[in-house]
Amino acid sequence: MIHNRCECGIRNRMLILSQMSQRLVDAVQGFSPIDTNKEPFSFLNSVSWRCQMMEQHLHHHPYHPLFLAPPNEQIFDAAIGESDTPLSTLVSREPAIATQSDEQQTLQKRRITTNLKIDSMWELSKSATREGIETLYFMNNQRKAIIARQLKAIPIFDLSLSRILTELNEGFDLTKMYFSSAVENLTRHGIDQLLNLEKNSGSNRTPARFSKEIKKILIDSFIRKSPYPSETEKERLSRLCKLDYKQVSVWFANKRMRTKIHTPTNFHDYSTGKTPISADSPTSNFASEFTSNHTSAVRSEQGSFSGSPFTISSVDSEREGSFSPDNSPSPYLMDDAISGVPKSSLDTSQAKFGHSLAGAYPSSCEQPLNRLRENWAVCDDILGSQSSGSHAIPSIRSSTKAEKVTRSMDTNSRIGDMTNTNLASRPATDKNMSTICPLSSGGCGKTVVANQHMTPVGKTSVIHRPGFPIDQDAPASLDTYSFKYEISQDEEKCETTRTPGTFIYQNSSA
DNA sequence: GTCGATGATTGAGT
DNA sequence: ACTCAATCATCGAC
Repeated sequence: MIHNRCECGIRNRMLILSQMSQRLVDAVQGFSPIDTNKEPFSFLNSVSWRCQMMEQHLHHHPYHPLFLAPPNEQIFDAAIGESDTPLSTLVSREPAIATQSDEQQTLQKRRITTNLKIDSMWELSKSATREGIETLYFMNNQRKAIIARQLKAIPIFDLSLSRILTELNEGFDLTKMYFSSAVENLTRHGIDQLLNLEKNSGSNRTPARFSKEIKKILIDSFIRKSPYPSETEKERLSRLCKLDYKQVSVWFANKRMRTKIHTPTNFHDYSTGKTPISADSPTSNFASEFTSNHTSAVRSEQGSFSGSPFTISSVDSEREGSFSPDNSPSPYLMDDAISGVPKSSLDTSQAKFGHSLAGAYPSSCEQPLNRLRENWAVCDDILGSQSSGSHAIPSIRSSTKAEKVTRSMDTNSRIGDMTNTNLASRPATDKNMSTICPLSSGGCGKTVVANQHMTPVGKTSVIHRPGFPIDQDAPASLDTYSFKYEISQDEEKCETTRTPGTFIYQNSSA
């Protein structure tokens, strides 16, 4: 059943990460005591010290689960009755206890205790989910932020992921993993590393071709936003397409290579602030990725607005006010990938997640995650932090429409500070000019700016899709301007749905 | 079997 | 950590 020690270690660690995340989130948001009768804390029953310390910290520091550091080896030994020194004595000295135990003895003890526990963990390990890991990833980032800002504390254990992987081959300490390096240093890369090992273990790693829907999403981002997506964008895409972060990175790298685009030109890199050298000079030919049968689509794409392409349907006939923006050819040829993405693309059956992770996105993860995020504001208040905008909360999975509007406006405001030159140079003196349109959320896209002659009216719903045009050249002669859209992409939920509707702009001077 | 497309890997450079 | 460039490995069409 157990193929190898490393595999078990990874599975167990994943389980722990996913399960503890919920329990810790519950403890954090509700200040509830940790139930030592439930997993994963029941594993610590034999190590009573840790449980006592947890509850003690919990009492004095409501947010303590985010602060806890692990005990050292000596305390662990005492807790399981393998030390001559009374546990109480050691605890009273904590954390200023020097590790005295012999390294080899410690390792051996660790192996023994680990082996005893691995078998019982095996079945449970199947419930490990990416969601759980990422929840913890989020939490850990917040914890680090608090520590850095408020406590200026240094984690007792600060092992690297490579060290952990080494430990996995030698047997690892289940009781230490809670707050050890896998937690301390859990990174996006680390998550994928663990998951990749999980996915690749015991099966062929035949690279599956991505589905058409996934390719559409990726190409859409590639063309509409940037061939050099930011980390945020890659994470969004990885969630949306249910691919690994690395797979998204590889895809973009391959895409750049195979389209012979070696120099960013007609896009703005929001992650780095780098601005393209030229707005309309494709650097090179477009090779095999895009062939002649895509020409019509290219033409259609060129019909969109300069510098801020639509992300709605690419079918021209579906647009009502036929704006014919000028020139600025996109350097990125494209196929029909920008058309609507059916919701079926999000079916787990289409996803590349196989093995035990297939379809493992329990809704139970969402609620504690939301609670944590909501609670985070409270934490900030209590801790006196005013830098809530810098927390980079990855997503809010269930928010009201009003909240989304507020959030999207806030997003736009922030993006507006770092947007491209079109926006930077746009005057904002006139009320009817440079209106930040509340109808769209930004994501990594461009700020939505109403035409200087147009004021958005009508629909007040949120289109979670960037790309509403910065129609600098919109003719003032038009009384109204409208266009249809048919895609609503909710970045919060990483869902894309078809929501037919029409935007109507009315000439405010008419 | 050939060949193109494409996901993934590797190594060097930054 | 990210990118490029080369390359490998696999799949599917023919």
